[in-house]
Amino acid sequence: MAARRSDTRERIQRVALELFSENGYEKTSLREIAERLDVTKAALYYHFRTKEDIVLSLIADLEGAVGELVEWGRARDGDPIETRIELLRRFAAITEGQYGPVLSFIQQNMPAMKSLGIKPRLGERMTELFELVCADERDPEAQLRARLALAALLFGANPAFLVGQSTGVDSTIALKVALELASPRPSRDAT
Amino acid sequence: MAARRSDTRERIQRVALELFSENGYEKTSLREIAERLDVTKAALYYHFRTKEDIVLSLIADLEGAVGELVEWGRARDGDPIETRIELLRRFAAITEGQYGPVLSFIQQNMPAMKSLGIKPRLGERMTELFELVCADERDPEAQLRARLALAALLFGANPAFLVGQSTGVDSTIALKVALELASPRPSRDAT
DNA sequence: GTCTATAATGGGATAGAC
DNA sequence: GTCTATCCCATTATAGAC
Repeated sequence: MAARRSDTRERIQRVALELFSENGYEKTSLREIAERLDVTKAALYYHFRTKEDIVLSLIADLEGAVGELVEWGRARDGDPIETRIELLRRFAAITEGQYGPVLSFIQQNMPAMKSLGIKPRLGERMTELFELVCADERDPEAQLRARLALAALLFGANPAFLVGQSTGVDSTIALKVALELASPRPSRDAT
Repeated sequence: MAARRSDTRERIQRVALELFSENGYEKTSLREIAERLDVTKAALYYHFRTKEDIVLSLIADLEGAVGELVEWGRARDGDPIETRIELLRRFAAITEGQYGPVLSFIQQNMPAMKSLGIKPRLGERMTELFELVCADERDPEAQLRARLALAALLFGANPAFLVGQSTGVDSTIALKVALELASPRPSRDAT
């Protein structure tokens, strides 16, 4: 069983995400994280080489989840519209699950993410997902719709998405609107 | 004519917004701003009391523009649907104009905005605008659509809105999709 | 209106004891 | 695995000369 490895590392991750989300990445100091955990800064450095490593460890898991979704979508060989719907469903599950807070955090701390160099990793995966949802759409209008569909799902994870306050968006509704956005509109050029 | 007051203040604002957008608010130091302007830090302090004052001065104008739009929408007494369309048109003009970069900056530096306390100002105005676009919609689904319509317009101002790269969103298309989102769908319950 | 010089603070990170 | 103590550095901001 190799004994159950100290859970301190996971506690650090949990508390760090809390503080990063509350006050932002840059405004959160290692001292604050250590204080909330009732340990010292030096203890953090035993588990993580740098402050950046903490946030990167948080994002790594999300990268994996999105990467798997992209691979699933690529391997799948069925009705393209059914595939698109299922992609959105599964992405909705990601935003609603444990990775929702991570997505919100990333979204609201883009400059920090940029200097951490996560674009070439998670950014490309998101672009791949976006292209999968677009399928072979060439119409730029349809592409914007696809991107908005993903944005709709993020609203579910992060109600304070824009500058305004939360309005308690139900994630079921977010998925419904997302599916409509990504579907060919039935009202025009009727067959 | 009172002579043309030194334009240094405006140059500071312009360069500050550039750097804030490139590297984020927290990562941008007054030293960097001063260096790019080829003046010293102390010179900045002659024109602005604090670093926060610089960004607040940037946002103040935007607040005014959104505030005027909200007042216009409230005073207007015509066809509600026409009003909604015109609200979106005018907000599109704001995102495409000089305030576009400011909106992008705000959006990507939310934690900093939070600690600057701009929520009770610009945040409330955005909420008011959102409610105006919603009109008297009670349906939460229609409310999400209204919010997404505003998000669609922000895509026009900031193509790197999500984690992915720019895809060169045409602002005309953004407005079109926004209008569709905020309009009652014609394909259901056809009259 | 812009400068030099410096104060005051807090950050990330390391060394080495236990 | 966690601690104390410390280093080094960058930052915001101010004082006062020119």
